[in-house]
Amino acid sequence: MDEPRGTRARLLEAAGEVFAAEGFRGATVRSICERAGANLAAVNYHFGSKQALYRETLRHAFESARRRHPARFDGEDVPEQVRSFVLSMLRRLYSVGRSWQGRLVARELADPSEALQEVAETHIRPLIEGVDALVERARPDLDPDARRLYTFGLIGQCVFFRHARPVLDRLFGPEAFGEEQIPALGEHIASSFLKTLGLEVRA
Amino acid sequence: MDEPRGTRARLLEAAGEVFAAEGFRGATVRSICERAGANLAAVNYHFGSKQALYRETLRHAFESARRRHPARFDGEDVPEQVRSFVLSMLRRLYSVGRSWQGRLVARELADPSEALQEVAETHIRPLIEGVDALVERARPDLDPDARRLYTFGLIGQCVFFRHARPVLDRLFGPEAFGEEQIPALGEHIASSFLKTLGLEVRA
Amino acid sequence: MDEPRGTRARLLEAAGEVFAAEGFRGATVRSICERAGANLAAVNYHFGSKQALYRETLRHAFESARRRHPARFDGEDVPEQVRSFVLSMLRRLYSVGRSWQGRLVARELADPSEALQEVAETHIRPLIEGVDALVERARPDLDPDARRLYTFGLIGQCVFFRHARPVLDRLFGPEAFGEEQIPALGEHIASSFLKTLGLEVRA
Amino acid sequence: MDEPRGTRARLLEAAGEVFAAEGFRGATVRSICERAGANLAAVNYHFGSKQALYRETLRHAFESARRRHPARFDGEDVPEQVRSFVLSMLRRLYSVGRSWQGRLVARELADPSEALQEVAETHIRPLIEGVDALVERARPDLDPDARRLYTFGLIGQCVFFRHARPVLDRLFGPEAFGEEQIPALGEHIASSFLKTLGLEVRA
DNA sequence: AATGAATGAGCCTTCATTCAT
DNA sequence: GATGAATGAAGGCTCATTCAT
Repeated sequence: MDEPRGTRARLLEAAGEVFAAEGFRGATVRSICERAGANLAAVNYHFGSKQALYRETLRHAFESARRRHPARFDGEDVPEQVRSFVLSMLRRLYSVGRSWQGRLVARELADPSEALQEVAETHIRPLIEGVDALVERARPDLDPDARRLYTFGLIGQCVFFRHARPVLDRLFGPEAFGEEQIPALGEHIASSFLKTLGLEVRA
Repeated sequence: MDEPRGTRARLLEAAGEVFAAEGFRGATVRSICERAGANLAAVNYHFGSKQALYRETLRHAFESARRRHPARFDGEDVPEQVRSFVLSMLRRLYSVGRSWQGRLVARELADPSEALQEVAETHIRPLIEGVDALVERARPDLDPDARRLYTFGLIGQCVFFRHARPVLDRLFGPEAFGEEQIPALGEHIASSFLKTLGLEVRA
Repeated sequence: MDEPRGTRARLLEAAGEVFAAEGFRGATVRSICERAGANLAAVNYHFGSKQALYRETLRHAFESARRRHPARFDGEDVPEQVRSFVLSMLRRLYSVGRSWQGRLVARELADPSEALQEVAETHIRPLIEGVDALVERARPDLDPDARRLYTFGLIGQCVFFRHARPVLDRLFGPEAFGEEQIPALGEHIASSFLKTLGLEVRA
Repeated sequence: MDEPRGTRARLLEAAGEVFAAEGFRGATVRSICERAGANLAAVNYHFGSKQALYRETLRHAFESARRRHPARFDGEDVPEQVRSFVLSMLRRLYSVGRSWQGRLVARELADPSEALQEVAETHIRPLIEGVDALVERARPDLDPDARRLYTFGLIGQCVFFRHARPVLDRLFGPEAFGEEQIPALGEHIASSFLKTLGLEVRA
């Protein structure tokens, strides 16, 4: 898993970390190449431009996040599904091991590039539609617009802890809402969401 | 109020717009000065550095956002308070008129600068504590940690629609969650939050 | 004449020499700035780009060549006019003192840039029309097309010694057709041209 | 002759076109190889360096131009010889079919490379000496230096229409002195040259 | 109080060339 | 006989900042 992979793969990995840490503009091709142990010209050789490398990196991040923490929507039990989805989301955005992926996405949202369109269609829309279908199963009475508000209510709460992390760290210290809190956060979000839907009072 | 103000004030206004649109790194001192109708050296003359101008701009943005949409927590009725808070938040982050302020904050969260510490303490902590106190009044039984999860549940949902705007625009069109949806969003968020708290079923 | 002129003027002079010696692509902004004793960023500051500097340099070269060796077409005597024109042309293209101007033009002809259009209209067309008018005075019987062939016959011979210089130097040594030959070349070109026109047999 | 030749031959052909169009510096090894349908490393493999390829290309261009439009100096009649030489020169430099060869030479003259020495000796000197001999046959009275001025008067006029083409195109449109004008240009140049020599008044 | 000229550091990109296969 | 991957050098340009006026 950590053997010397090809230059291209190493660049992709290094780019993810640097882009996440410094942003597209802040990241320098130099630093990416150095971190990847590659020549300065390697980015242009393998990807054509910094921009194109970024695009590829974003795709790669979503792809590998999905592989790592897949969100399945095919179970029977809605409450269980909700819990599973919430945990999967939190881990995806939050988990320390690949935490740069979460930061990368956060940056892309704050400062969308042309790459966002594709990523939104390919990776985010299915997620939204998955939750939407879940809500529909729990509350077939809601019209699509109302349903969607519930959907975003759920997703919004998950995303918040990634999004607001910089502030939370500064106000409450980095431990207060760290990775080890994921189970607690997940339980709270899931159960309050279910309550909102009128599905259950206590897990 | 709209007479030809001093160079300093014009710079602050121009910087807000440019920083919001392009980010700290993307914004150039040149473009800010041009927009402000000031000399290229004016930024360094009045603020010392681009960094310092940014800090000042961020403060300025929060200050004027608070003046414009103050969040009051001194009313009697908790449900009414929650509704008022949610609307105030959404307008603050969302309203088109000064929408660059929302973008500016979004950027700062995605890419925190040293200025965030101060802003978090001065402007965000009071907000969190206000909501926290509100939750305490509604549910004195909760311990502080649990209370905070509710607090963030509320804030998270408000912030989401600003945060995810780029994706929502791309997936559902810019109208779907535009400014005119604020009342509807606010009502949903507030009422589902109250339900979560066990406070009411119907406003 | 050699006091420390402004940076802009020094850049223009240095650029002329370097562009003439190395061509547009071969010339580096670095070397131009060094030769001008200016900072590396000076070119972009004063001219906006290497391209724009080149354009300005070309204009400057023609302008100062014209100032230095003006071609007057207002005399009475056609043969004298022809001689005067030929010498002025040869000196303009050939004279060692500012010889880089000749090289610069030669390069521009071999590899025209967008700047050529303007230079052709502003500086070359008047020259052609001047000679054309001269020919017309000598031979009113010719139709415009035929007249023009004579015009180009004259100009072509002048230009040749600049154009072919690299070959002539290599085949016959740099002295054979050097600057000190200008009077002899001029006399030959002028008198054979006049003979062609049927104007005189011997000056 | 048009079957899929070897890589080397294809490179030579492609290089001619690209060097003519873009100049030595402007041409990239990449574009040459692409046009030749060869690998990026093919140039270095077959020729050792871009420089060496250029040298070879220049030789090739002169060789094939000479093969295509040979200049013969062995006829009896001087006027006829002059006419034939002029037309051959004009076609060589001018003809659209292989027009890149003319451009290539023009560039080499404006920006001589080390390859010019050899080309000048091998291909240009014989030309000059041929015309020189022609002039000598017509005017045995002239001393060598004077003779040479006539020689260059002739060659200069031929070369001019290639050399000044960019300006002529811009000032009079691309049709005014296009390929179809070669006979007219040739006749004018030849007959006025003969007149200069005192040989004839009317062909 | 304000500015025009100038600067130094750094960035992305291009390109000819090399080398193992 | 030929190639795909990789590299080192260099180039044009941008930008925040400085400084004399």
